[in-house]
Amino acid sequence: MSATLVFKALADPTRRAIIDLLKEQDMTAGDIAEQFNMKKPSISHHLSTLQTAELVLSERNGQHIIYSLNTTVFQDIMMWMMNVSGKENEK
Amino acid sequence: MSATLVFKALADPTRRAIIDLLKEQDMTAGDIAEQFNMKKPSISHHLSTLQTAELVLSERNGQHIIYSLNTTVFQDIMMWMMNVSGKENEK
DNA sequence: CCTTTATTTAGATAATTGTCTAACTATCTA
DNA sequence: TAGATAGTTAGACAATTATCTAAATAAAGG
Repeated sequence: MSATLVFKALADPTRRAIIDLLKEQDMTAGDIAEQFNMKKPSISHHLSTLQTAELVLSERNGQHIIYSLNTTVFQDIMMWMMNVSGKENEK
Repeated sequence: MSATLVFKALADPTRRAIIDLLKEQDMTAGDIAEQFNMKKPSISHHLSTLQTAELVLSERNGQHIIYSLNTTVFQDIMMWMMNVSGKENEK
């Protein structure tokens, strides 16, 4: 897990909105794109960024590609966060 | 708290290293800069980014400016993370 | 096969970012 | 008040990023 890639991925509001959608249910690239006022290639690029950061997973189903959250990485980042705010409390 | 500013701030390895230092103890800008193979203005810029994201606080003490962590924002981000990995578990 | 639908890849462009050097501001002390 | 020390601000430049349009790939159905 690369913290830099993960935080870069999370630093964009559109990508966080995609994550918010995927929290509710797995979705196809097309269905995700429909939710945004942005061209499909741009959403595809955001999905690729999320995937490189290992925040989402994808699986092809016929013509569709279905995206889902990979919660493992969220947990890893939370650990890092907890370590930061934990150490501080030791002061 | 702006999630975009916070994640952008965390997306840089130097800034995360600064946070790691500040976990251990509050430090002056100069002492922080000494730890990196980078000119002072660059570190100053990174500190400014961290401060804009409200991840660190600063206080002048004579000639020195002392930086410290602001753990409140870390907690806020953790909440957001927990919400993501929590919802997923409801599937 | 040919067409349609779903999605990605390529290439262009404007905006943002990280780093540097040079110059500035603030504080202390002799 | 002049000089030294601590730190920031300004301006430049190369690298990265977010978006777009156009073209390419993949799968399904006639």
